[in-house]
Amino acid sequence: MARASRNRGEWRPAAQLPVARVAVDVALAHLDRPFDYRVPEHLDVDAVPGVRLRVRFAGRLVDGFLLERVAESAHGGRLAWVEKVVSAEPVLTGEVAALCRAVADRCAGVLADVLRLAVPPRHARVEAEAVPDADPGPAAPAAAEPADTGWRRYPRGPALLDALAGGRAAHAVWQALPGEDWPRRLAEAAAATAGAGRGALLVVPDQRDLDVLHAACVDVLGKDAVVALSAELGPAERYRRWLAVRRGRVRVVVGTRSAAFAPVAPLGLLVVWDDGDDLHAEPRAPYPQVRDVLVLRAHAAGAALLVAGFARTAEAHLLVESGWAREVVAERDSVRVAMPRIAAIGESDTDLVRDPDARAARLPHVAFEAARSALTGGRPVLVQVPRSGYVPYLSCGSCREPARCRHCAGPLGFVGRAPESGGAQLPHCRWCGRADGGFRCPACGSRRLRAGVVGAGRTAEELGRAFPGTTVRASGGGAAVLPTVAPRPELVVATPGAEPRVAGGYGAALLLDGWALLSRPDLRVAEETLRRWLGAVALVVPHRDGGRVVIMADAGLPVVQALVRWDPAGHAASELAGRAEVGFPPAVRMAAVEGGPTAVAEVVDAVLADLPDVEVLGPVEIEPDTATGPGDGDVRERALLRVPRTAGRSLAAALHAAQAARTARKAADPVRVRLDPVELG
DNA sequence: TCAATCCGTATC
DNA sequence: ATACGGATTGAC
Repeated sequence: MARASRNRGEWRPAAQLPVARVAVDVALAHLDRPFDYRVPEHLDVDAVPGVRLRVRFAGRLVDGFLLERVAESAHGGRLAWVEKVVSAEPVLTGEVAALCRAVADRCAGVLADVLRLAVPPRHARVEAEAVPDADPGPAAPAAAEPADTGWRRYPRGPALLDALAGGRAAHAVWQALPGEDWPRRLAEAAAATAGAGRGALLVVPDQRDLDVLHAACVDVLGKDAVVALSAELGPAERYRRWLAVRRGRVRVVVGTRSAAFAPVAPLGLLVVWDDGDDLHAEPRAPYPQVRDVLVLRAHAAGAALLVAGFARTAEAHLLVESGWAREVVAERDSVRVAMPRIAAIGESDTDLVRDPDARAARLPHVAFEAARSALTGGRPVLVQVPRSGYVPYLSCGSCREPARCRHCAGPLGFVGRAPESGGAQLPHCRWCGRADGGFRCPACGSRRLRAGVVGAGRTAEELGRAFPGTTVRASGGGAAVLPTVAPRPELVVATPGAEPRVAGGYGAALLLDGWALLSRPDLRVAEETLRRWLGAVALVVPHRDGGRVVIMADAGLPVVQALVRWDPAGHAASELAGRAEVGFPPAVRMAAVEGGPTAVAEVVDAVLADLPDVEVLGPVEIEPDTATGPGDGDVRERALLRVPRTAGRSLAAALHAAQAARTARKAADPVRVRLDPVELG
């Protein structure tokens, strides 16, 4: 390599492909495109696609990634020099660069933001480390013979594994049976992929799931064939493992959210487990969701995709309904055999006659019985309670159906202060902002409203009194999350998502306060509640082994029916139909535009000028953004923009253009744009 | 008529 | 941030 001249005036351009196309690390919409720089001779060798570099941009030195080397630039003006190649490690592969661009386009965001999510910060010492030559071996340890695996319990399971073993890009939506050893199944799928000489990338919501999945993969594939990526690692270890993937030393990657961008190559299989979990939604701009990222990635890279879980989201169901993915589900008979017995107890049930011993614990007799018999049988009992601290909500004062706006089906609430002073305030829709004084429950016709709060704090204490002499453990909801508990006759009180695993399974589960879960002001409540219930029920032993579940919710509710019949697919179908009816994602494409009133109006107007057919809901006042600093009592608003799914790309493009117009003239107050937002407060 | 200065805009 | 181009101003 030529030496750098001390004198920049003597720098000469590289002989071959002297122009570098660079993605600069500047998160402004109007600068969201590559910029061309001249590669000096002395950087010719290191300046390969994917390396980090430093360039002068608008007078400042900024970081960037080299996207490609080309012969000439279309830029009219003079090109500046590439100042420095930060390291010769090509960290941004072409496939990941294209993925990041696609994600930015889909989310109406900028490439620089997505690149920050995708490529971990450099750690120079780790990069320089000599790597112990742990050769990954020829292909994979020929582990799982597809026919021998638990995938046989699903009629299309073996075909799926065959496709993976044959290197074909199958797209599947899998609903695991109750009690399924899903980490093992996913490890088998990864092994089949590795056997075809391809890589697999499996993404789970949290560290607990990651630990069990990693263990299963190590068991099936061997310790050196799989690596776990998560935010919990320190920067050095995180970069070390990530580099091992980039350098092709490991081809099976398990990880949490940001691992969706891991540079696995050649890419054979992408998996997202429990895609309804909000942890799969990135909280940083441009707010991509793991499932969406993997769908884009599978599409572009020609990889297989598996969207998996006990539950099925409306989004996953849409993949099935549109014909893009095949469903992998068990026959009814297999489901029946695998399930515990489930009883639903509504508050109106006459069965609510409470056991004297259980009164303090809000336990109907049936629940008390189920728990006692499991304990007698020597197994632990899982008690699922809602997390505390849900936002106040309004529901029907008589049947407790969530109160919804008659215009857009958004949740009704009181704007600003709580209605402690009485009936002076009118409920308003929290999405479209319309006041609704004439509430009438569509389910039961009542005109009464009630405000609810969920409290779950004392449940463990109360249960202790109801079952004297029995140990009560708590997991989540203030207490530390327990990854596992011993298979002993104890009560385990857990919030959704914090249920400890137990060898052999729980003897019973009690799902408390179902009505409270179902009253949350969110269009996804039914789906989310079912997802939590299925997750708990899946941990209980089958009926034939005495497994029982008692759920405190009205058996007449469709979502309770879906649980009792273990029918996540059917529920997802009606969920999707319901979203089509009220016009919400994924049946339509929607964008939430949030910020100061004038800023929001500007963006909305710009989009409307571009796409006159966009439907606008609101704007409506929302809670001040806690992220942008405390104290400033600025008013924040949110407008929702809605288009048919086919217009999703144009909507995102119009939003990007509207943002570009604002950033170009340095508009002060930022506008937050989220596509198909999961949460609408 | 030309240079100094201001302002808006692009940023390679 | 800074650099540039075009418009504007003021002195000769």
